[in-house]
Amino acid sequence: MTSEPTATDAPRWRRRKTERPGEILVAALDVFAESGFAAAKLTEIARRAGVSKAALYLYFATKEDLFREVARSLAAPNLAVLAEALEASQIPFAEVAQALLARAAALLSDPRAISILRMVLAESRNFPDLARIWREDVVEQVISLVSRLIARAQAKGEVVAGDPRLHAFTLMGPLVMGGLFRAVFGEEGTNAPDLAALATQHGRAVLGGLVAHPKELEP
Amino acid sequence: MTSEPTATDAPRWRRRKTERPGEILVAALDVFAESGFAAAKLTEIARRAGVSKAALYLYFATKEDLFREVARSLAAPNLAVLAEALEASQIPFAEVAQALLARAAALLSDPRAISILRMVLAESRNFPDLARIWREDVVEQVISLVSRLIARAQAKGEVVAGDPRLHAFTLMGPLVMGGLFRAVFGEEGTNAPDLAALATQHGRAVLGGLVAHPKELEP
Amino acid sequence: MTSEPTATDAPRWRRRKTERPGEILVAALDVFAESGFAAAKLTEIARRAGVSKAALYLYFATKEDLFREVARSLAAPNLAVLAEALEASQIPFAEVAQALLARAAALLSDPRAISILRMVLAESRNFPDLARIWREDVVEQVISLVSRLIARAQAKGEVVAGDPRLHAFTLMGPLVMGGLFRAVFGEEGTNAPDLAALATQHGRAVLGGLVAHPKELEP
Amino acid sequence: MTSEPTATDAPRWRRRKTERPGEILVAALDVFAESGFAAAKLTEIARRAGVSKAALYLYFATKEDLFREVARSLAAPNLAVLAEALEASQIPFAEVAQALLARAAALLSDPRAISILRMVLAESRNFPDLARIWREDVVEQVISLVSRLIARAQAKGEVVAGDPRLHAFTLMGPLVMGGLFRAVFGEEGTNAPDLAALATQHGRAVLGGLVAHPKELEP
DNA sequence: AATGAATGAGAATTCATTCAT
DNA sequence: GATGAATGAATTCTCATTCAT
Repeated sequence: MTSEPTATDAPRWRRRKTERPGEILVAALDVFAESGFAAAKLTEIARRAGVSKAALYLYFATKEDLFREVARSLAAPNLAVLAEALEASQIPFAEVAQALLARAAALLSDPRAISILRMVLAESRNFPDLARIWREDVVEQVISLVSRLIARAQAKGEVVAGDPRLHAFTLMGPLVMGGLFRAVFGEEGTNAPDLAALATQHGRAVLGGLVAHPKELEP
Repeated sequence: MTSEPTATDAPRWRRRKTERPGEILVAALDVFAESGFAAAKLTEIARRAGVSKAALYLYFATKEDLFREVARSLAAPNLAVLAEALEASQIPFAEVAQALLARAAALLSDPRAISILRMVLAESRNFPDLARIWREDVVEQVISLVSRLIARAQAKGEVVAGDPRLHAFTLMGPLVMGGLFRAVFGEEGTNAPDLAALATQHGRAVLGGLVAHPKELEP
Repeated sequence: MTSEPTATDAPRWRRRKTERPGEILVAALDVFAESGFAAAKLTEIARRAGVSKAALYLYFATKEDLFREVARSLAAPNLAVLAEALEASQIPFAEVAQALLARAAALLSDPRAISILRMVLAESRNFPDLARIWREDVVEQVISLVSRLIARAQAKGEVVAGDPRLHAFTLMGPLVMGGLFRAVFGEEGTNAPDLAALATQHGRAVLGGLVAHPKELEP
Repeated sequence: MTSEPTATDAPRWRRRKTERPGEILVAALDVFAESGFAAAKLTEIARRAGVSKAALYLYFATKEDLFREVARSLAAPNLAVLAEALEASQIPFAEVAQALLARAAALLSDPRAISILRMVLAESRNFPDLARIWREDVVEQVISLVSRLIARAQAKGEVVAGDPRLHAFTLMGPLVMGGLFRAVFGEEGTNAPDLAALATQHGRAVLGGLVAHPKELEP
């Protein structure tokens, strides 16, 4: 009677008034990103969201829950579309790779994204389920998308042999490292890499190889 | 039988002036690495170090201080020696790079190292001075070492043109990303990359380039 | 019989926004007066105020702050009115003095007042700002009021020459000493002076002089 | 064998080395006087006495004990001699009184004395036995000495009628008040009375009376 | 739905006191 | 006798959480 399992069975998070939860999530993201989970204070989140502390509990059962929702709301950057588009196209791998790197650079240049990244890294041990969600919904999506593109390129003879998944690390790792550097150490006065430049140079280098080919050197 | 008052009456504690600080640091590292700064409890650290909570204060003024010391004690992995050795040698860059990658893979395979890494990432915003120390003493050391090696190789015509510092990201990034993946998502059932394999394949791929050269493909 | 769930279910607490701070101050005064600042326990204050320890922090930021408020709330015995009245009146000084002494005796007979006095004396070194407030708002007010009355009386030829401020000590000192005696040593079995009697006798003696005048002795 | 009950049966405080206890008492006095009992730290006392904290426990069983000894060591300002001298002499009361006041002024001008006074006042509630000792050994001695002198003077017709004990308050109170003022509020920038001046003026005023006698006014 | 007021369960920190040497 | 090292018992303060309105 009560259970009609198919349809609206316990939405992942309840929307009472429709506006509020969103505002709270935004405020919470800010605070969590700034201070980490433990150091974040509900008082501060409530203040920034312009509601009372008690109001938070109308939408989220506990601080952990709120954190979970925040992190969850940020995952799932719908890659399906991008994936299809890229996989369908006949563009040569070198161009696809460059595009991917540029996009990654753009994404990682958003300070917000970086904070989230740091936040997830930081709390992964304390919130294993969150780590799982992020792995499955974000990281795995990206890695496997890139892997599939590489595998397809290998099939066409465009890319050297090797585990496509490891190749994905080869392709994306440098930008991840660059983004982290900026996230952790800041961007001013720290010799932080410029992500756009990194994307460009890395693209060229990784595609052609770091080792100089004599032929290329002697024009 | 139970009471043998003379012999091993198990003194409540023993003087360990010299050993204590080290033991505490070790225990603290464990706990901080497991839970992060805020969630770590002094009680737990004391318990693992086998001392009373108050004893911690004999050696470290505050919890923050203890954390700082832990993090500081882990920095400074004296790279000077390695640097000299590598810079003096006449080994071709390709080999040097492979060695570096293998070494990095080994280092990042130590779960301990990984935990520390996570810890530093997590608390970098709350402990800016720590972030600075780590950047200067560890990260910068590594990056600049690798950069110098690359620059030297470029001078010898072994490596393609480009900012050597960005090339360093190209070289080391994938392993960093792999290490982080394992640190954050765990190593079992997560499709985590095998770091040794990653080092090997990435080395080959990045040196020669991902893009297959027609000549090589048609033997 | 025991359970009558409907009626007085005794809610765990009730909102008392306006009354609370005052109640806490009263409880705190009691405890501080009994034990001094350091020995006073917040737990005890909370218990007597009928609130939780945490509730104290809703109204006062720290223990010191609470203490400060207590002491401050006791200062400012608005003397302005009294001062005006006395200064305007044409009553002969002898009568004014007797009135002042009687009033002081009454005030100092309140055990509460005495406790406060002791408390302020005790903590003056640790709370210099409090000492200042008390000096300015209470002690100085009284002394200067009395001084002005004396000066005026001197102008009218009613009081002998001399620094009016020192004369104020001559006039009020004995009662202060008496009050302190009672505050410090208690009132029972200590040979403590009766303040009313002291006021009366001191008034007579100090006005006419302790030394017996031959004329007065030989009627 | 070990017990020779007759002679030195448990001295009030043990003198192990003869020097030490005294040095400790001096240091302790300083610290207690500065901070009050509760806020005084044994570490600080030990530091100033130039011994280890543990050493304190060789001479005094607890912090309270130490405090007691300090306070006790300061009591008993042997007044017996002074008393006899004054009571035997045939000096007129007016002169005796002036001498007493001058002496009191001198005594109360010693900052040390003042600190002790404050200390005793402050802790009288927490150390009732101490309060008793001080009352009996110091305060009562002084008051009763002065009372006896007054009584004797009354018998000789030198002092007006009235309870001699209350007269003692009249005589000594102003200086006590002055001393306290300085003790509590400090001596600089507080309008604190000069004790010597106060002693002189008060002496003259209290002996002859504050009220101006017409005869004296018309020369 | 919303909130101000209240709380309980800890947390770090302090310090008098006690061992073992 | 003396002390450095250690501790246990507090105590203040914080903060997520929950009532009563």
